[in-house]
Amino acid sequence: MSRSEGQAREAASGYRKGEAARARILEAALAAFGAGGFKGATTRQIADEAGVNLPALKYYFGGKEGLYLACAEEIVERYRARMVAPILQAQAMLEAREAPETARQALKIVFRALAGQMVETREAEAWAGFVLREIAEPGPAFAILYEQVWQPGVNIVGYMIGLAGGLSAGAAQMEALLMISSLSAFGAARPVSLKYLGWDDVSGERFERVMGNLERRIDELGS
Amino acid sequence: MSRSEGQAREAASGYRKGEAARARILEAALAAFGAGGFKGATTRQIADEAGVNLPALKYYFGGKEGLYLACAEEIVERYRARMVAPILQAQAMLEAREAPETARQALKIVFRALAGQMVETREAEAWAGFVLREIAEPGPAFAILYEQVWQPGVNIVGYMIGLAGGLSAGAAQMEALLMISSLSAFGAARPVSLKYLGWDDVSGERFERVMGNLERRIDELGS
DNA sequence: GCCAAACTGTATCGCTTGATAGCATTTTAC
DNA sequence: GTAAAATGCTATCAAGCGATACAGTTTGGC
Repeated sequence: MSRSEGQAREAASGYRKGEAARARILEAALAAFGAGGFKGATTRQIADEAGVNLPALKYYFGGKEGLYLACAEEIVERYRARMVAPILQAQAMLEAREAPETARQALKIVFRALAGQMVETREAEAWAGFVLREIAEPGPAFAILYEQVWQPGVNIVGYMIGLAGGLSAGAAQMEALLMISSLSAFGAARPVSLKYLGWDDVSGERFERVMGNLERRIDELGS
Repeated sequence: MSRSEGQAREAASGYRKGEAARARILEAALAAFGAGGFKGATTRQIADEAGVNLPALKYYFGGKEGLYLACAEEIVERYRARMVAPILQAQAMLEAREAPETARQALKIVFRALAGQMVETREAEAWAGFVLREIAEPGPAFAILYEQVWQPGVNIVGYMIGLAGGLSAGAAQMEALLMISSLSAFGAARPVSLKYLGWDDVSGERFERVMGNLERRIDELGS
């Protein structure tokens, strides 16, 4: 082991060259794991797609499993980057006024961000595939995704649904699970939904149609 | 090729011995493919689980891919067996009286059956895994599942939602997609939801809590 | 310039996979 | 009973897999 272990290489001040390669590998791995799952993706295919050779994967991530875990962490980071601002905004609104109407407005903000993450972006396809496979058959990345993405997401949505009124705490939790899962229509089940609707993507006006249905359901929470 | 091609062996009048082996293989394959996807499942593991030897898979199904397609057809058949009666009942109700209230009652019947299929049974875990993997990344079985399960299911639910009132045809379709997808909370995403709720299954009283939320949303369709 | 560390490339190992060849055994028809 | 078809098993192949030994090349600090 004359060279570094290659694993925890973050704060290296110099030698910036490899960061690009590392990023390309991660991008290719996200797409490959998302499409085929852990066993379905091959290291050769990922290396090829990233334009590097096979030992580079070991060099940068220690191996296939390390690369897989790095993908999970990358997903968490991208989720955070997109959700932090809307969630802070929603929390600020609720601190100012805890009325049901405020809760519904806050819910719409959070759900718009959530739906954007799961539905709108093209990278979302890989994202959804990765998360869903890991969730359906818990593996090494399950804990990361559950604790960093799913649990806090359901928590905050359930809390807001409770504030919106009309439901007990338990029913609000259940409602949060069901509402968030309904987004999988355009997440994991996107190919089916697109084919059914005759769409080829979920861009601007179409995204608004999805959001329109979600917002109507949020409004109905007050009844 | 001194023996038969082994593929289309359906109407053979005699030689009933192998049917049991065939069924065991199919059962093991459903579980294996559902858990790990096409590449994740190995033929050895399936043969082992079914208590047969490796060449038996080729003998009965022609190979791994043939076995995979046979699984898709088996799923369609089980889906049909469970859904035919409730759908006929719902249609009969709607032929008698096309009132919004009737449509909501019919929807509850259909959704109870749908939820039972996706949520309640233990085999549903493999079922959900298989369908969802195939849907997320369309493969050879996509057409079968789409045309025989997804499309007719969304169609009938969307039709009933339209009758329930308050929504345009397009919005009703969208609502059908979102409502059916919300069941994935206890289908594909079951491990997450169970962990979040602290449940270990979705049996009687818990199943009713899920249905309670779904039925409340169906009732709200009338507003 | 020069050395060490960071990066890249070639070649190959050991293993598992799906498939199948070839033979033994069981079942059915007559 | 007996022949033929159906079914089951052992052994093995070729291909693809993840991993890595090892050497070469680039980069940055001094």
